[in-house]
Amino acid sequence: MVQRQLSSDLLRGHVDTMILKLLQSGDKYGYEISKLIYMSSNEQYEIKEATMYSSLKRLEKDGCILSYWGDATQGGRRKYYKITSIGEDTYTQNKNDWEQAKRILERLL
Amino acid sequence: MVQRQLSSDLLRGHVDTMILKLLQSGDKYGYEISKLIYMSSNEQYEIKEATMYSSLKRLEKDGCILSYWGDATQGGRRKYYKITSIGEDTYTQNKNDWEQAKRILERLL
DNA sequence: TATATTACTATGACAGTCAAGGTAATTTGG
DNA sequence: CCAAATTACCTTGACTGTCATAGTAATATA
Repeated sequence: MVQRQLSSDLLRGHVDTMILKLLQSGDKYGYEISKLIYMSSNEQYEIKEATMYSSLKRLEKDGCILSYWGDATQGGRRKYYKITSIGEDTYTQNKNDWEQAKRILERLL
Repeated sequence: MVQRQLSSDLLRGHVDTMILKLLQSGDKYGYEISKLIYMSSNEQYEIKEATMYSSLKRLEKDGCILSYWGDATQGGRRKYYKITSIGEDTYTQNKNDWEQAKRILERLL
């Protein structure tokens, strides 16, 4: 069965959490993150670049991640992101919120 | 255990579907809808009036519901909302979308 | 008669998402 | 070796759902 691409409004507010989750298994750069999300969702959700970068900006501003240019001697093209301890706490919190939201929606829909 | 009130951003986009679901069991007026949602969520989610009425406006504009004033001879204070067949189709569609979103989030979070 | 509650409405702000556009390095194919 | 495709990052402005705030008015209660 071929699934339609999902309206991303239903995933709204969860992008930050997805990224924090991915970064828990090691530092990653932007493009890599978007590819991983696409694959992990079974090709059903493709994060838009603008969405991803604004999420990364937000996470960095809030101290949840920090960034560094990789391989600077080569021209420094990839920017890597690393989760902080604040980011780990935020992830746990967000995950709990999602569990709660899920229970509520299972009642109400 | 006392749950925090949920950040309503996590339920964003689902308000219309909640209302359509409620209207499937009979016509209801606005205030009644908000109380039912509050109770059905185990007092964990309280829809804001402005949110509810803008959802009702949107649903009516899209042909998913229609409205009529009840008890006009009395002064007509309650406005009732009735689901249409378009609304029923929309509900089914939205519910499926939610199931799909849920599966994706269970993978990605 | 004053107050609380029920019920509906309008307006303006905010935040997350995305379309569209841009820059530039590296890899691939002819 | 050069053109085209791919990789990679970034910005801007618009859109939409939500909500704080404010308002109107009828009914019930004290």
